[in-house]
Amino acid sequence: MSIQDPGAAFAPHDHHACAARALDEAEARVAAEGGRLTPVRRRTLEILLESHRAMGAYDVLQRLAADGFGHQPPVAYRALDFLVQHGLAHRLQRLNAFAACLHPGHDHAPAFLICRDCHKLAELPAAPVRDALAHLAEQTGFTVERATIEALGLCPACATEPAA
Amino acid sequence: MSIQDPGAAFAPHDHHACAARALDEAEARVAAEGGRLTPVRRRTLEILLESHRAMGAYDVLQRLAADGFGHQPPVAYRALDFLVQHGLAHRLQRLNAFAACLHPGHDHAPAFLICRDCHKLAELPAAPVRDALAHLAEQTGFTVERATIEALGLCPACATEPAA
DNA sequence: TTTGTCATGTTATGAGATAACAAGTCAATC
DNA sequence: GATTGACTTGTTATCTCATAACATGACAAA
Repeated sequence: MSIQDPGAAFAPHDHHACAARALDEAEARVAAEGGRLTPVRRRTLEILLESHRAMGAYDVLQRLAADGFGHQPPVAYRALDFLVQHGLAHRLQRLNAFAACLHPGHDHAPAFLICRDCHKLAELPAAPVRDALAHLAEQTGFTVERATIEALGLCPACATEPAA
Repeated sequence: MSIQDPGAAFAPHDHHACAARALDEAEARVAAEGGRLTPVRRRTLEILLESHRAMGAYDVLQRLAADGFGHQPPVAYRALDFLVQHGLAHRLQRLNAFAACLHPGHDHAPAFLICRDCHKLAELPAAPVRDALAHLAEQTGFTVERATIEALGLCPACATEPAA
């Protein structure tokens, strides 16, 4: 499955070969960056690759424990963090927060700009962004029901007052 | 602050008037939909409007408790859920999950398509989507550092087998 | 062989979210 | 005006997700 071929994103494919290729690449990348793909880390990556799904850390932990690794949460979180740091896995974003809607009725699927410094938030009409996303998804046969578009960064005020 | 004017998203503005307008609109909307903007709910919306920030449910709860409302998490969650249901507030997305990166090195800021049925996940190059987002953010003076683009929906397989 | 660094494992706890139940409010109806 | 039923609010208890702090172990460099 190539990234140049969105149409194949959900298509059946040679899972084993796909995972094997990813593990090979992983070895190379980690080594090149001076890291060590230890047994827990390697197994963690295998588990993620096997499922081709988004998995919770506690699901991963359960699998690791069954394979004789540690049973405590940090075991999974550390391995996962390592993989994310080395670009081998993604952490699907969370924010656990609420904000008042400033434009009720205008656009019920906005994009958010969240300042990482002062936590202020702007709500923008996201139609062009959603169109671009819908166009991508269309090529995979995926039906988008809800989409989250959240940007983290610096608002103008915090950008000019770094020590605020 | 109008939604037609992204340049004003982070600009200083009349906060009080802004919140008052939103509360008025809220009353109207809720009534029109046959709901009741009770004291807790109204106060919750005020709290969100006051800060113009993304707040955690427990922050909101603390404020509510200080105002004489209940001290337990469901008090805040219920009021917040009500506001979200009526389009008066947004919940900033969470997923709490990890997934193997299928294209290490190719594109480190992909968009995700997540099937809500089988949890399978596709990773797409998000450049066009990010460009659209960057263009929007630019008009507000906001500097995007990281952006989360996650779509939830149905993959082709689950769309054709609803009972799977 | 010593020393420092990094990895793994543990216990304990913090933070976010919800299920399940009890009691109160209030308008519509009899 | 009493009764009913829908909805709201509050509670307790529990669940899931995440991390701090500490002890031990592996391993390479000096």
